[in-house]
Amino acid sequence: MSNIRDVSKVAGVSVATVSRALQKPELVTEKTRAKVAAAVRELGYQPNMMARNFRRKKSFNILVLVPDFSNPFFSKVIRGIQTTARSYGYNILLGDTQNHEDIEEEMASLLLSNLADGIIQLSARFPFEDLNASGGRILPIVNCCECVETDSMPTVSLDNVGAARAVADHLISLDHTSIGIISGPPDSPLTKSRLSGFLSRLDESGVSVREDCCVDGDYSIESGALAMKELLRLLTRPTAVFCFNDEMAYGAMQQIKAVGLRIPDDIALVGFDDLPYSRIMEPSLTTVSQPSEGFGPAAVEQLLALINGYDLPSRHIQLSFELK
Amino acid sequence: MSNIRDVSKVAGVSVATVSRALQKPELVTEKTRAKVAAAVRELGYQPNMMARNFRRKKSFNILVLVPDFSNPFFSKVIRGIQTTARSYGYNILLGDTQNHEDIEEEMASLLLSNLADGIIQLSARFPFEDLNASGGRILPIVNCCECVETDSMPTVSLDNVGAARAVADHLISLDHTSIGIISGPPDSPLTKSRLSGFLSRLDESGVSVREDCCVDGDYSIESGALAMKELLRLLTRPTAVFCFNDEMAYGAMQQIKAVGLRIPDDIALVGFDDLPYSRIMEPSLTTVSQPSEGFGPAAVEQLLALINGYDLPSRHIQLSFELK
DNA sequence: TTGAAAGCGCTAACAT
DNA sequence: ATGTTAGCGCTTTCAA
Repeated sequence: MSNIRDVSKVAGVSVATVSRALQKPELVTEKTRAKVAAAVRELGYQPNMMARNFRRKKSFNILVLVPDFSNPFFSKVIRGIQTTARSYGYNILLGDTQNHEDIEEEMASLLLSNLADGIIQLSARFPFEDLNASGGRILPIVNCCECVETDSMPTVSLDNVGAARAVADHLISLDHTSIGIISGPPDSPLTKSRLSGFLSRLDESGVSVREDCCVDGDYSIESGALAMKELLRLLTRPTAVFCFNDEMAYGAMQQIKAVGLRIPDDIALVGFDDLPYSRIMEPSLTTVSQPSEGFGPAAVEQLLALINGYDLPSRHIQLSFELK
Repeated sequence: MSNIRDVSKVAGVSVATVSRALQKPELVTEKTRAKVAAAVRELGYQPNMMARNFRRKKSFNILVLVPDFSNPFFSKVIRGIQTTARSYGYNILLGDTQNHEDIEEEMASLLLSNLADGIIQLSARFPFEDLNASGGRILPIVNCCECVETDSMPTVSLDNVGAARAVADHLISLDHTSIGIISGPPDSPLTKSRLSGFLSRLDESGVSVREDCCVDGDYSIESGALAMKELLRLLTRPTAVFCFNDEMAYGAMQQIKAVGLRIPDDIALVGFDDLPYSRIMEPSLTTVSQPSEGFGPAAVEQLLALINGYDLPSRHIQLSFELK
């Protein structure tokens, strides 16, 4: 591979001029620019980006930390991140943590070793619990799609409380009074938000949810099926179940059909995420649609502000939902 | 941020020793190693990987080119790639091309500008049509999941012909004689393989597929729906339809139900990929299961052999399928 | 407008 | 076993 020095020789100019002709053409005469361009073409020169980034002390990489990117919702979000990042000249380093804290921390350390300029975290954890305490400096990390209440990083999130309230509204309007919940891990902030929104709205209408009608899942299809099995064993079954995401609703659906009950006549089902598959399911699932294309761009803007040290109007962006 | 020079001063040794203590501890005394370790801890030193990679002339990045990574099959494959890559100390640069050739080429050029050491290409195109002709040197690119017949790069692929033959077998055993196909883009090698396998096996049993029963899709849900609409308009409808992937089968399923026909009684449906959603659909879809976890590791092994210049027993790995 | 030269942080000869 | 030193390819002062 040829380097900038080769080009400078062929073009008969200095390396500095080559660099300028390529980076800041306006600082170079038309004529020199042409000479450089010719040399570049002749040699098939490709600037060594590693050298450039090293010199500039920026990797132009953004690390995306995601618990499970085979979840279609996350992949949509990441696509938005990549598109926006690209438009700013950044590349995406993929960090599927498979929900393992140790993988997450190892990946996150790419930031500290200069391989990434910033992190977009799609799950709730702050990946430097201990480190930040000792480090002191503010790390360029943005939380996206979760509901962390901390002020240690900018966030882009859905109005989860509002969405859960809307689901409650919907079920109340259908006169359901015996309502079940298949929620997420109880310590997840996302789960908490949806739970509190849902319960508070029900409470306002004088509807309460029985303890045994509220089962935890982990947002996977399997956990949804398991949770529904439990609900189906109850003496008085709920007539409607709010699943905290579509995948768990799929699992639930499977179980309901397996025991010969009908949806929504015997049990109404509501999901969350509006995956493309939800419209195909029989019957099609009622679900909360998140603007999955909106998260990525907002998160990237926040992160770049943090990286480049400028201020944005708001550090906490809240997107709105739609009931389908 | 402290650098290696700071550490060397604090530890009272040379920078070379620090480097060695960190990279090749066996070349350094127990005692010096301890001094270095102490200095590292004291300063909170993190080696600058950009500098290291630059010096070593390796990015330790693998670029994954994927037409649409919100397809759950691809995400599974990519997860396998990432896991294996990580075990070799490589990171993954994400290249969702959204099926645009220009994006693909722009991303692929990361290889030429030294930001990636190699490419794993999940679609059929060779991303350097023109460049390689001029360049000459062998580029470290591996094709994964597709069916390119070229010898210009190693491949990891499914036995698509065999799988399609198995599907044909299955339909024949159910006595279907009027069979439809919802295939992929006709110029895609993958499509061609599945088509030829399927048709050849049918032919052997004296079953032929009418021209108008063979409709192209593009592997999306929507295109599956559209294609099925066409098939449903035919005077003599097929009694079984082979969809070249599950997502198109979902679209087809939707249309069949929409006109009040039953699956599989009126029309039997077979898919390809065995997405997790296929078991939940009503009725659950017959589908070809690909060993999605197998692709990634094999592709990474092939690529690293190419990057590091050693030979592997075979440049063309073929994985086998299972009918579900 | 252009060139000379320093230097980013690290690794790897080479010398000791 | 450790130190000295050159240099990876580029950008960016500074000077001309």
